[in-house]
Amino acid sequence: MIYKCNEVLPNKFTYPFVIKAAAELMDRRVGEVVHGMAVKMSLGSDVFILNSLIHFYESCGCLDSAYRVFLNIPVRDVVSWNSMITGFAQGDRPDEALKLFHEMQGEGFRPDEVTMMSVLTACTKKLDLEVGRWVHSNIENGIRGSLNLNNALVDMYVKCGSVEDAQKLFDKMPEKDIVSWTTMLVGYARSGHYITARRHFESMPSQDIAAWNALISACEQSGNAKEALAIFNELQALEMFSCSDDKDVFVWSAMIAGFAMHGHGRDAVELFKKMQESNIKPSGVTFTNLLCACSHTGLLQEGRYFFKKMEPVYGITPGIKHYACMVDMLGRAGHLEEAISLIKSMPMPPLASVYGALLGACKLHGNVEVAEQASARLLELEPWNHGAYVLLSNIYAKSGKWDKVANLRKRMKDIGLKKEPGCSSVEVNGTIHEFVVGDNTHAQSKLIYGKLNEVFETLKSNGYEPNRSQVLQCVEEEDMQEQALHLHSEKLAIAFGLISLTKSQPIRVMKNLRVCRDCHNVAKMISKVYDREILLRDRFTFQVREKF
DNA sequence: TTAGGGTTAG
Repeated sequence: MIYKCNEVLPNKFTYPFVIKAAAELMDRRVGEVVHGMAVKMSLGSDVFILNSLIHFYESCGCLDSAYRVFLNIPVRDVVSWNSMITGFAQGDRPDEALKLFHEMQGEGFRPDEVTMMSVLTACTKKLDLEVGRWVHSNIENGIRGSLNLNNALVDMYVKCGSVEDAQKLFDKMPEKDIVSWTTMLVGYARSGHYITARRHFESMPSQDIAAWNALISACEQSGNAKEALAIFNELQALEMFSCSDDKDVFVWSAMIAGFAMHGHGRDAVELFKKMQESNIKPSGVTFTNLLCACSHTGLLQEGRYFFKKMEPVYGITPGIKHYACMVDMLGRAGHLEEAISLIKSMPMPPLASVYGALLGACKLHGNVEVAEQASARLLELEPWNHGAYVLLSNIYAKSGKWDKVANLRKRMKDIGLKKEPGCSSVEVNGTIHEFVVGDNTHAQSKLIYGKLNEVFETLKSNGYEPNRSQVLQCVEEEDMQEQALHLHSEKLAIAFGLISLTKSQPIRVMKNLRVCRDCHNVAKMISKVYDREILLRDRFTFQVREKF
C-alpha cells in the first residue's frame, strides 16, 4: 500500500498520518518500514515524525524501542515527553513515568493537561495516594483544571482508596458528566458504602449501563446478593442491553462474579445461559467468573464442560486464570491427579496462583506428597511467600509430621521469614482501627474485651462452640485455646465495631491474612443474634474481586 | 497550508 504511493512522494506532513494508522493497526512491520523510509528521506530527526513513532512503538508493546526513539530526538517538545510518559504509565512502568515527569520539569518544560493525565495514570497504577495528592496540588496551582482532568483525579482517588478525597473534589467540580458521576459511584461501591451508592445513583442526571453495573457491584460488595439480582432484573426489564455494546458483557460478567462470590454457582450457570439467549458474547472474564462460580459451589461437571467448550464454541483461548480456576476446582473436589495433569498440559508456564490452588487442595485433602511438590514449585517462583510455608507447615502438622514442621520452621528462620502476624482493621467514622492477635494497645481496650466476653456468653447460650482446629497446633491447654480463639484479631475488630457503630452502620472488617473459620462462624452468629450487618473480608477475597 | 500525545466501569 505504501509503496504504491510513489507517484506523489510522501513529505514530512504525510508520515505522522501513516505512522498513526500503523499504530492503530498495531502492525509492527508497516511501522518499521515507514520508519526506515523516513530515515532515508532525511526526516530521521523530525520531531513530529519521531513523536508519532514513539506512540507507534508503544502501541505495539515495544516500550524499549519507543524509549530509544525518544532518546534520539535532537530537540524534544512537550509532546515528546508526554508520549513517552504515557507509554510508561500505560505499560505498567509507572516509576519510570514519574521519573520522566521529574526530568521533564528539570529541563524546564511546562507540563500540560495531557502530561498530568498520564502522570495520574502512573499514580493510579502505583496506588500511590501521596504522589496523587501532590499531582492534584500541582494542577490546582498551575494547569487549569478541566473536566477530564478532574475525572481522572476522582478516579485516582477512588483507585488509591480515598473516597473522602474523591468526594471532596467531586463536590466542588464546576462541571460534571456521566463519567464523573459513575467514577464516584464506583468509589462508593469499592468502599462498601451501599446506601450512599444507591442515593448517588438515584441523583444522577442520567444513568448508562456502566452506572447500573457499578450499582450492582456496590450491592454485591455489601453482601446483598438478592438485591443485586433484583437490580439486574430491573435493568433487563429496561431493555438497556444492545448486542453491540461491549459494556453489556461487563454487567453480565459482574453479575456472574457476584453469584460466584456468594457461593451461588447454580444461579451463575443459569445467568450464563440467559446471557447466551440474549445474544451477548461472553468474554474471557465471563469465563473466569463462571469457572470460579463452578469451583466455589463444587459444580465439577459443569466446570469441566464450560472449560472444554471455551475455545471451540466461544473462540476464547483459556488463559492462566482459567487454568488456575480449573486447578482449584479439581483440587477442591479431590481430583488431585487430574489437577496435576492439567498443570502439566498448560501451554504457558504456571504462575504461583496455580500451585497455590493445588497446595490449598492438598490442605483440604491432607495430601502431604503432592503438597511438598506444589510448595516446592511455588517457592521456586516466590521464595518469599510466607503463605506457602505456613500452609505446608499446617499440612505436616495435620498429619502428625512434627519433625517436618520443625524442619520447616528452621528453614523459614534461616532465610529470615517470619509468619506474618494476623491483623484486622475496622473503619469507624473515617478512621481505620487496626488490631493484631491479643491486642491491648487500643485506647478502648478494656471496653473491647468487656464486649467480647459479653458476646461470647451470649453466643454460648445460643449454642456456639469454638472451632479449635486452627489453634490446636500451638496451644495445648484447653482454657488457653479458648483464650487464643477469643483474641483473634478479627474478633477484636468486630467487638470494637459493635461498641462504636450504630445499628444501621455495617461493621466492615478487613484482614491481611485469610479469615479463620471460627471467626466466620462468630461473625455469622453475631450478625444473627445481635441483628447487625457484619462484612468480613480478607485480602484474598479482595484479590478475587479485583481479578474478575 | 498540511502533522504528533490523554480520561471512566469486570
